[in-house]
Amino acid sequence: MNVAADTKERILTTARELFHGRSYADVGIKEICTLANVQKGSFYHFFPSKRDLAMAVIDYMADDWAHGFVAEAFDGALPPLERLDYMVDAVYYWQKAAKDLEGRMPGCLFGNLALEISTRDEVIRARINAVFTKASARFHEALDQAVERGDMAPLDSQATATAMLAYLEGVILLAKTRNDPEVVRQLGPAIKSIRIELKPPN
Amino acid sequence: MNVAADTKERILTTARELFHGRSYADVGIKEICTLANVQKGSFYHFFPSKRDLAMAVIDYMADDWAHGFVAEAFDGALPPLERLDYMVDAVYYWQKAAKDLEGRMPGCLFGNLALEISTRDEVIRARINAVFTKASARFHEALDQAVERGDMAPLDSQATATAMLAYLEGVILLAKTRNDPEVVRQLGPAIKSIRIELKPPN
DNA sequence: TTGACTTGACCGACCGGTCTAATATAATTT
DNA sequence: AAATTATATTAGACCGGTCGGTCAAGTCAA
Repeated sequence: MNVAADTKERILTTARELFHGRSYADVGIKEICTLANVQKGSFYHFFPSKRDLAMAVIDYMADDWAHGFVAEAFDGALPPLERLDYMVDAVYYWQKAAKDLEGRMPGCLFGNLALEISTRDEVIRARINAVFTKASARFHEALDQAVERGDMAPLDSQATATAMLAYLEGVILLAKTRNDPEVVRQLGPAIKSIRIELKPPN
Repeated sequence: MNVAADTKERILTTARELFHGRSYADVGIKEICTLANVQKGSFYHFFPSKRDLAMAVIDYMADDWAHGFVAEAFDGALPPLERLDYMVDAVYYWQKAAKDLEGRMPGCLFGNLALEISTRDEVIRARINAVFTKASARFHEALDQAVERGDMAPLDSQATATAMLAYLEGVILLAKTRNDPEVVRQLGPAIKSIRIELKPPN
């Protein structure tokens, strides 16, 4: 059981790294197995298919993410608007570290997979969408608190939260295309300037 | 010559559609050839490799794009800030039309390819980056004119232009993940709220 | 006759996935 | 506690299919 759990974990972490660093299609099961020191038979004992592995990796990463720097960034102790900066910083340092290590900016695993797979696999698309929805909720929370504290004028906090997430993903996309994490640093802070006003009551 | 040009064009348009609708890795040369009514030998007469095809598709699309709705959107006759709305609208209608036709939102070909391939192929990455740089220049232009006309307070127009492009890409990414073009309509207009201030002179 | 273009059979490599047999590990019976 | 059974895991050879790409022989216009 201990050994088994370890094998499964090794597959997951290896697959996550490879998918993130390259792409879903570009990484073969054989390669994952080799790097994880696992035989093919073992792999297919734990995962019915590559597709299922992808979903497991998404869940795994989402979990790590939610309990990792996203949890830190959106820590209630921080002033709401500072959480946005914290989030941007976290993205920057993460991408910078990855680039220093591997030479390339991997970008956001969810964004990557979304654009690569979501036209072909409805289930995976929905899965990634759920991750985004959850992330957006954190922004939403922070915005509501900021408004409540009088840090910013009232606005459509839900739409703005989604817009901020979109912006963050867009910045990461552009930074990856330039292979330059500094883009995140330069453009990221402007996330606070995004505003969608409340629909005027009829 | 006429026939040949036609064959090459058929390959390009077919490949562009397929790459855009699915992904680079997911579309095989055989499939492209079948749909384009071309034999494999002919294909390799025009394109040395799949990779070269991808680059040709990028150039082809960038050209179409630049002379198509981007040219319209950034027509100098339009007031600068309205060009942004025009651009957002164009994206919306395009994506909506594609979804109504195929059932899925294809997103932005350049964004898709960037996230899928740019970690693996430096040349293609640079190519897509160039397209983005060019697009960003259009935003830059519009912003400068807007400032000049007094439509908006002075700002770091270059950085803001890049940020706006990032936002647009991010919105498209999110909309694709939700498979819902309406996201573009809802979030798109907020592009005008993005601001990056000028660095204060030392 | 030349050279651009087409045809389609063909190639080795690799893909995701299967299968059978061996081997640990745990549960059950005696 | 030992023996037995059941089950979870590992091992890796193997499979059909598809991939990007090659090639030799042809067609056709200039």
